[in-house]
Amino acid sequence: MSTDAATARLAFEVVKTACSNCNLRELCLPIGLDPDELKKLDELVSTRRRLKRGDFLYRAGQPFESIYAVRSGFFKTDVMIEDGRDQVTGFQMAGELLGLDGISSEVHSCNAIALEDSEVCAIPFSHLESLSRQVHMLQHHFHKVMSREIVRDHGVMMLLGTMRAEERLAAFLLNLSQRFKARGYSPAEFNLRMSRDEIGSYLGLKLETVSRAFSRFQEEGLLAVNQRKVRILNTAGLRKLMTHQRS
Amino acid sequence: MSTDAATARLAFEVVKTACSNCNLRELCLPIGLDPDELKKLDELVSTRRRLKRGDFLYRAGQPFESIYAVRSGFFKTDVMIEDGRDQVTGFQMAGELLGLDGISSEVHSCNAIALEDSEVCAIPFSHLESLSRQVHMLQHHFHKVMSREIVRDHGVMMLLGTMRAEERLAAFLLNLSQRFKARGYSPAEFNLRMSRDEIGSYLGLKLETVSRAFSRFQEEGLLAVNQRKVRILNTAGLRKLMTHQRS
DNA sequence: GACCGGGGTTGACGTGGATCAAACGCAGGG
DNA sequence: CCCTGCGTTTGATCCACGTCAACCCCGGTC
Repeated sequence: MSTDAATARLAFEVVKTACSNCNLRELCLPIGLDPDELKKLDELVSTRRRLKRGDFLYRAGQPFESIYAVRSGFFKTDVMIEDGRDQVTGFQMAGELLGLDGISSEVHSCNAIALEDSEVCAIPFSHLESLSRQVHMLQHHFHKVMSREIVRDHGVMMLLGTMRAEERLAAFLLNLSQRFKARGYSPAEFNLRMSRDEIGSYLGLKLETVSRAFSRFQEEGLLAVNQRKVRILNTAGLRKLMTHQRS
Repeated sequence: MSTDAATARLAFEVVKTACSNCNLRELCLPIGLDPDELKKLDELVSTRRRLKRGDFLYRAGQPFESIYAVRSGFFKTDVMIEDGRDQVTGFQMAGELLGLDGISSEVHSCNAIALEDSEVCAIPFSHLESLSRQVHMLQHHFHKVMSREIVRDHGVMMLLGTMRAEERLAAFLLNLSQRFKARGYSPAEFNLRMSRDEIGSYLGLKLETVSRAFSRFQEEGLLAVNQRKVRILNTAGLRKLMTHQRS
C-alpha cells in the first residue's frame, strides 16, 4: 500500500470516526469530556464496522477484545442454553454500548446481532482502561454506563418476575418510545426493528401472546399497530396499565 | 478522646479490616494485587458496618457513596414499583459486592437487606475510582466484577423468561451450592437464609409453587429438605432437570 | 404445659398464557 | 400476473402456575 493511499484512508477514517464531531456524543461515552479529552478518545476509537441486517457483531464464546458503540442501526443481544432455548437480553440503539458482558471472562457471553444495517465504533477495551486511568470523567462515565446496565437488567427482572403480559408489552413500548425521543425521533410513532418472536423472547412471552396484546391495545385505542409500524395514541393509558395492580 | 485511645482503636480497626489478612481476599476485590497494592487498598477500606438480621444496608433513593463488600452474613437486594410489587434481584454472600446499582445515578436503586446478622466493609466509591487509576489490577478486576454482575443478571433473565418452576428452583439451588463450595462450605448441605417467599420473588414464582417444587424434589430423591435445611442428594439429577427440554 | 404467631405444606380450584392449528397479508421471484 | 414463504393474526383448547384456604410445625412466651 502506498504511503499516500494509507494516509488518505487514515485521514478519512479519523474524520469519520471522531467522537468529537459525532452527533451521538451526548448519549455515548464522550459525555462531559472537554475538547482536549475528546481528542484523546478520538485516537482510541479508531475502527468502525458496518454490519448488514442479520450479521453477528460477536458471538458467545468468541474472545473479548473491544466494546462497541452503536453509531447507527439496531441490535439485539441474546443468550442460549444447551437445549436450544434462548432469551433476548436487550435491544441496543444508537449511542448505546455493546459487549460489556465480555469483560468478566474475556469471552463474550452472548450474541450480538444487527436487526438492520448498522454501524458500530469498536473501542479496544485495554485502551479504554488505560485512557480512563488518565481521564477521570471518562472513567467515571464508563462506570456509570456499566451500572446503568445493571439497573436496566433489574428492571427487566422486575418485568419478567412480576408483570403480566400486557404490562410487559406496555413497559417495553414506553421504554422504546422514550429512547427514540432521546435520539430526536418521534416518541409516538416508530418502526419496530424486531419480530414478534424477538419481542416475546425479551418479554418472556410467546409470539402469539405478544400479537394478541398488540391487538388488544389497538381495540382499546391505546395505539395503532400495523405490522411493525406502531403509533402510540395514549401514553398515559399505557403507563397506567403498566403499573396496574393485578385485579 | 485521648490520643492513646484513638490510636488503639484505630490500630485495632485497621487490623480487623485489612484486606491483606482477610480470608476472603481471593473472592473479593483484592484478587491478584501484590502486597504493596494490597496495602493501598487497606487504607481505602476503612470502615466496617455490622448489621442485624432485617437491617437495611441501604434503601432505594438514598444517596450513593460507597460500595460494600460482604464480609460475613447474607443479604438480599430488591426493587419495588409504586403499586407495591417487588422483585428480589439477588442474594449476596461473603466476598460479594453490594451497591453497584447506585453508581449510575448516584442514588441507590434498590434496597439491600441483611438476611442474617452480617458485616460489610464500606468502600467509598470516589476513593475506589482514584485508587483504581493507580492500580491497574484493581481497575481491571473491578470492571470484571461489574461485568460479572451483568452476566449474572442475563442468567436470571434466561431463568425468568424461559424456564419452568422446577427448572428455576434447580438452577437456584445449584447456584447456591456452587457458591457455598467456593467459600469452603459443603456444596451438598446448607441452610437457606431466605424464606420461600423470598425465593419465589427471586424466581418469579409464588411461595406455594416453591414449596411444592421442594416437595417434588424430595419425593424424587433429588434432595432432602426440612424447612430451611437443604441437603442435595443428586446433583446430576438436578442439573439434568435444569436443562430439560420442555414437553 | 398451654398459647401464640409466623413460616411452611398441602389440597381444591381458577385462569393467564402456552400450544396447536388455520388463515391472512405482504414481499420477493419467476 | 400468480406463486411461494415467512411473519403475523386469530381461534380453540390445554395446562402450569396462581389463588384461596385449611392445616401443620416449630420456636418463643407467659
